[in-house]
Amino acid sequence: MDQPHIEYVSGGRGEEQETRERILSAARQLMAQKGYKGATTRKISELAGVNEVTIFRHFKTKVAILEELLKDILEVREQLEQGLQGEFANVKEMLITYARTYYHLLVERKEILMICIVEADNHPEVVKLFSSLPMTAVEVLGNKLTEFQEQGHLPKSDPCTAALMFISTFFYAFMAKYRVGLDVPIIDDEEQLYEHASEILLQGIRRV
Amino acid sequence: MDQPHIEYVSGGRGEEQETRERILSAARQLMAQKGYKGATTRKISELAGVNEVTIFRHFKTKVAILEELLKDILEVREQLEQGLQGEFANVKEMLITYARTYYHLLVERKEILMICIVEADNHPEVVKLFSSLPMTAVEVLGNKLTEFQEQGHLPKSDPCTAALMFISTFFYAFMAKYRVGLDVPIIDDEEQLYEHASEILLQGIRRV
DNA sequence: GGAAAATGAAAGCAATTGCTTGCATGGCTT
DNA sequence: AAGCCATGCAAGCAATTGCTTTCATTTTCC
Repeated sequence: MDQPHIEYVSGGRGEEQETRERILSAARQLMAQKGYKGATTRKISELAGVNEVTIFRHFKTKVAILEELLKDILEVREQLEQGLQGEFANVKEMLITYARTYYHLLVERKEILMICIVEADNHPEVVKLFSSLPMTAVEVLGNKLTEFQEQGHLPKSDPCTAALMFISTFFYAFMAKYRVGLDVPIIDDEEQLYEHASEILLQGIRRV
Repeated sequence: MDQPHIEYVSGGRGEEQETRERILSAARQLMAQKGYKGATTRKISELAGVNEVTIFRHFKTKVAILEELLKDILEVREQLEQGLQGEFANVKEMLITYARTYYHLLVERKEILMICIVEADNHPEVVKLFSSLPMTAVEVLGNKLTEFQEQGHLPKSDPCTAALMFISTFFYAFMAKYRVGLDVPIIDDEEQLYEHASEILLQGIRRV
């Protein structure tokens, strides 16, 4: 009895993905697009390929679905710090790595982030969760920059604004691409953006 | 007959603000907070201090209210370019001025911007309007930077990423403050942020 | 094979919501 | 004084929506 009935094909239908997961996935997609109110349980059930009543067998209320979805944001800080674990050849390498980590983190959670942005005012839990995110990223980078300064790899200065500018760049790119649906080359070529932004943050545009 | 019945006190009540304006204002506020769907006509009427039926006497449908509100975004480009009209002592002054213009522009329209962000997926007109905004700001600044380069005040380089970073910073600050409700000193002291960000964009953090 | 678990199908209910209709009221203009 | 105009008030309607109940069916586990 080490492994009680985990892994079975969802009841009565020959599909692989668990019903519960399909519901969550559909809800995530719809809420991100249409907002919490716009994602009606009928629409969710349709997209999930499930009867509406099945939703309420898995989740007590509609809010419970939202709460379940929000759990994805919690371990952001650890992931960001983890991405900065190793040794770096120089500051620029560190910046590029951090940019990549952060941007991927945003893209991976794009639906939930959109839900947060859209529902920020309607659900207090969402605000609380979400508000921690933007500044966490700035903080973690700020700490790393300070570390580099103390090791003599960077001149001493207030790293806050620098971190803010760097993080902002990728958040903006993220929003432009995934929320507004903008399709501009400067944002589309991610690797180049990491590189250019790191260069500018270090050298400024006075010395190219 | 030069001036037909403009200026009268709103029908039957001793208040200054026109009914129509009060409705628009209430709708703007609610839609920004709760989204289009969350801003019910009942709530709008309450906040406006007006009977619900009055709303439909002024606007044919609820969507018509939204469309009216969106008109505020149209003249953004002109305003941005206008803020860059005069002569500047140096590049840094130009950047600070542009940052101030852009940030104020965002704050002045914060409700409508929130509506756009929240409703981007539900209303095609909104997407169209809104999608033009972020890159307009980047473009205008990019052009100005190119101009400075051609005048020999800046070394030649691709100004796109620089402009993107600069604009991003203030958009992020704007979102953090007005959407998420964050209250951090680095964002709260606007003038200092303009100054620091301009400095970093020009010199980088390698030479402070 | 048989019980239990999971799902589907149909119906519906109470609350909400965008919007309408009909009528009364009070101020403004002439 | 008279008529117009903007508004308030009460009622309501059709559609939507979150959620429930009942019953039949299929799948999984032992």
